[in-house]
Amino acid sequence: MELRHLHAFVAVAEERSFSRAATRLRVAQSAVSRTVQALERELGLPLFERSRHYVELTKTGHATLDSARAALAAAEAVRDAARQPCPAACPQPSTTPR
Amino acid sequence: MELRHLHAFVAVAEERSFSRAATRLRVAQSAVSRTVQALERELGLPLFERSRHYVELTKTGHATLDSARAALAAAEAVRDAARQPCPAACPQPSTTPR
DNA sequence: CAGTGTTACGGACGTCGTAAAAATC
DNA sequence: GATTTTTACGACGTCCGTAACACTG
Repeated sequence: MELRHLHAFVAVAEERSFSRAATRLRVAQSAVSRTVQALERELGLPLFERSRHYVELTKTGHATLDSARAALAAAEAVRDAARQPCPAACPQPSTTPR
Repeated sequence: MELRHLHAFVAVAEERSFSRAATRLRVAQSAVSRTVQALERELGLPLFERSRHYVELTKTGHATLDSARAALAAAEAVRDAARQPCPAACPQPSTTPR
């Protein structure tokens, strides 16, 4: 599983459309389709109910959506945590040149 | 940022060694080195203080480690969430027109 | 000199975008 | 008939492992 998969999944779920999700993600529709397929294949369960003109979350998809958002948020938190040094006192190893 | 980066980062932090982390992750040492480098480059901050024989977390590394673990756990949670349908009541999208 | 991390190189795998096809409304 | 998703294909990029290198203790 990769963050890219989750991004695609959430985008499709929110847009209820592969093409709109692709626009939002700035990639081709086919890329979104393949990425979601890969995630479904990895989970072994379908996440979307596809008809030609409608996309809908399956039961599994609903159950997964919140966790996916949480995981993406957690990844963002990593970025933020790196930017902000420890609030109080953190042992700073003096910059030793290699 | 990718989950692979975080896995490598956490492994090195816990093992305090690139080579041991590589063994745990079942990849070559060079792969771990490059992966951590990529993460540091993306964050724009060093995560480890490297001497030839010792690896130590920088201040930034310390601040980041917990978030990284949390993100990995969140990714695992996605997998679990997919397996378990909604605990109570979940709207089953049999035919919910948009 | 033994052990560790980094860099170079070559190959393999994956992903992308374009384009064509299938199917629904 | 228009729109949307999926699949095929070719090209590009990325990542890996091996191996050589640099350096520390």
